[in-house]
Amino acid sequence: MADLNKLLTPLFLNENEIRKIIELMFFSYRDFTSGPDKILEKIKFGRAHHRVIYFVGKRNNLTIKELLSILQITKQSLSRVLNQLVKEKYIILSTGEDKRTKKLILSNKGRDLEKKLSQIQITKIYNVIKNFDEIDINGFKKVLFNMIDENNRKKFNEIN
Amino acid sequence: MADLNKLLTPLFLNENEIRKIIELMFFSYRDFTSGPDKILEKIKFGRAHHRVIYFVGKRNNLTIKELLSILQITKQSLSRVLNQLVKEKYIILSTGEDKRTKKLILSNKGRDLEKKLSQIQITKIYNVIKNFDEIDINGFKKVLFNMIDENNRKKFNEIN
DNA sequence: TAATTAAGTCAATATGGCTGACCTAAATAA
DNA sequence: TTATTTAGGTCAGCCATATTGACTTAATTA
Repeated sequence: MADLNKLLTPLFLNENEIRKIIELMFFSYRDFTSGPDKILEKIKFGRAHHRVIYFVGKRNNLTIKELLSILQITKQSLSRVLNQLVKEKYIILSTGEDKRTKKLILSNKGRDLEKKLSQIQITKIYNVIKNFDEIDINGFKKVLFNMIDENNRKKFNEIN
Repeated sequence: MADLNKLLTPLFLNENEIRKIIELMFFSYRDFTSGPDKILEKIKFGRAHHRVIYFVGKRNNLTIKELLSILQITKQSLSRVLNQLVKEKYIILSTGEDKRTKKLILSNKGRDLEKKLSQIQITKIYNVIKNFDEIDINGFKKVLFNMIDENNRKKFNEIN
């Protein structure tokens, strides 16, 4: 029975191999975020500020509601971070056609910071994937995409 | 010149494609950790407890120093989490041959919790990768591994 | 007109990091 | 053998990021 299982189960589905993936996720995510973190620290911001700036930069005229839906945090959590970004003029608010809503855009200052932060991650990714075949990169993207919960995959597709 | 660049630069190295990877990292890591987080909450533990239990479970007789080197946090940060785990008997301490050191092992209780938490992530990964070819999974692992800082790649190899 | 929605705010709480200062005991180097 | 280094621990204070719950205002929609 054990032998039969060995024949039927590919090596990469073994628990030990899967545990390696758990660790790869932990180490890679930590190192992936460490670069921007250092810059944010200097201006007394945190990773949460980066996320807000990133998605506002990506989707101009994002509303608060849409941002909350992407970040999946409470509005109280977003509030502190967003108020700081608005106060320090990284983000500009305007009223939407629906006057209950607010639209968020990056100022030039915000755009500069966004580029500075994201460039670190872009460069890191670039330097990794430039050495790989398209087939490896596609495998990477496909697997990572499927690690996302199904309802959030839709969100990823919506913003892209 | 622009046309020449287009010819020379593969599509997957475009900034927009790389930004998708940034987002895939964010969404996948968040959803990857959300499962264990829910269980941990019930017993008033956090993600930091999971990490400690995970690596102690992986490497029996780990010392504090080695654990700190894997987690890359300060001993003051580790202290609070580890003391809770020892007090609640998830982890058992013993003295090493070098009597300055301490060795950490999981108790049965700790082993049970470790399995319960990791099983969620193992199952999630299993359900994703079982649908892919080995070539995709290898691409995934290779790219993720290279996202880790070089000195930490050594650590990953040491524990595996 | 009533109900819902988008946004904002106040307060309290938890988790997980950090720095700095200081201590003990054991091992190792001068 | 004494001096230094190493492993581990602890106290105190600080900060960032998240949570829940309760409540408000203004605008839209049923």
